[in-house]
Amino acid sequence: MSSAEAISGIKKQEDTNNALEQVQQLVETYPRVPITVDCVIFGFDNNELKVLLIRSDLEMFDGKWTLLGDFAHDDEELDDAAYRVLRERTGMRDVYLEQVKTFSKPHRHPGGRVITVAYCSLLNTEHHALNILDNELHWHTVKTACNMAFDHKEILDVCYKWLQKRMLEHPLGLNLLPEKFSLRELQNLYEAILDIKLDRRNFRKKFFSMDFLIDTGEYEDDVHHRPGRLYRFDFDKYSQNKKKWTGIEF
Amino acid sequence: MSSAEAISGIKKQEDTNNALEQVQQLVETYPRVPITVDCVIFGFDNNELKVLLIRSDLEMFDGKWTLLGDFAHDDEELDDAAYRVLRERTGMRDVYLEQVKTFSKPHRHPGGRVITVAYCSLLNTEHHALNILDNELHWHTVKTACNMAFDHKEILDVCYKWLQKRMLEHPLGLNLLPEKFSLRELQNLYEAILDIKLDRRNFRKKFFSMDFLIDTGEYEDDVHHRPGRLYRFDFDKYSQNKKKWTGIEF
DNA sequence: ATTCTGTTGTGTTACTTTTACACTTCTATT
DNA sequence: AATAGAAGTGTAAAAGTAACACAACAGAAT
Repeated sequence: MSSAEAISGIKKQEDTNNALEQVQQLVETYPRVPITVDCVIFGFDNNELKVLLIRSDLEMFDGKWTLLGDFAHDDEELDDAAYRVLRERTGMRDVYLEQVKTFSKPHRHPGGRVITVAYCSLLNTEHHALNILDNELHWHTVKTACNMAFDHKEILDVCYKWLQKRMLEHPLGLNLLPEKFSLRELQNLYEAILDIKLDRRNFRKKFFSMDFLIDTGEYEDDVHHRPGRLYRFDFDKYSQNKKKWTGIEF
Repeated sequence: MSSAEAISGIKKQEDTNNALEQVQQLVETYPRVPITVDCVIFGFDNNELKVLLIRSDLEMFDGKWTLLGDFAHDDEELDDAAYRVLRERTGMRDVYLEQVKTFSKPHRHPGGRVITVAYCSLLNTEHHALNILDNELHWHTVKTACNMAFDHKEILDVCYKWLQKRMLEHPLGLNLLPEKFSLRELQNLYEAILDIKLDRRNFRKKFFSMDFLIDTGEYEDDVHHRPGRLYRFDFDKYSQNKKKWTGIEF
């Protein structure tokens, strides 16, 4: 390396350092806000859609219910924070989790400005025993959820609508059922979440024609009538063949 | 009021104050993060989808393009911040604006941790002259957008996908056209944004059957061939009759 | 074992929606 | 007057959706 090149190298390094300092100083001037994540964890049990709630810790919200939330740690991506909350509260990993919306009304938190990012998760209540029952953690029927702290009712409503819509486009609901399920269970799930009645034959036809159900050859055995066949969902086949959206309809 | 009631009232007030202090102290302990909004402002011109970009101010991103962004003010709801950015940059109010997604990778901003919330806006390039041309504000073709600062390319990509999907469910695209438009312009818009070819007859049939187009009786006059009829979109009728989603398809 | 009850499992028809496709009308240009 | 280029229109085949009834089966009660 020539000395001219070396000098030029040093110059460049200095420029980079200066540029970095400039950006860092700029960011210093930004107002800072506490960020939390709130997890709306849906489950399905007894033919009803449920959501995990706990009692608020805060005196101010005495007796009210809240979603599972926590502030985001330094240098923690919000997706990771949501997974962490889920893990800390339910002991579960590898469940479906998706960012839904950010809520930022200036006075949504009485303790000062706090912005929260809502995440949705869906899990099978049977497979996910609630190990940590602090704060009366429990599955609450979504339809009757009320008396909630902060703007958590609004967040729940938005997430519920989100779920209803996504259910029609993606087989999210299957995360709410056991690995093996009967078509009746599947239909109950759709009827409960979408809050509509569906024709049984057309429902079956629809799902069979999509060709993502694998017949396990097994039958229900915990039921007091003719047992239905049990199916698994073929997630691999689904991810290869999922429908591309082309039609304009509004 | 009895003195017992008065005392009880004072007691309650004290409790409330204590409770409030408790919450405020709690929020004090949360880590704080700078929040910005970034606006992805789409326009349509010359049969191409465009997006508003400016040159980065930062030495570090010399020559790179960025979305229109700004940090959120204290006690400013993020929706309002996005509208403010839009107003400050384009002088426009009353345009469509929607929150899309929050981006929070810890090192997405070189100056330290910054979380950003992306908003999408669609506007008609003809009706929205760019008054403020600082930082080389200009309409950039979406397809060729690259060399962007921060994670703005990723944000743009996410918003573009979001737009493509929403276009099929809601008449968002009409915010990109003049108030009166021909069916050819409308089809060009859909073809450009969705990046597909559509059958002209079926496209017309589809839109006429939806019955949201109002025939103005006028014709194009800036065109070197047989002029097409001009239509307006009936937003009122649309908002009353918009399709409810029921079918399961994935 | 017989009967009763409730659920599973299946097929057809009418209707609606989507797709594919070609020719005439109209305006501006030459 | 001829030409070029886009507007405007209809139909038939195919696919998908919606409505609807009855036999097979398992468990429970008798």
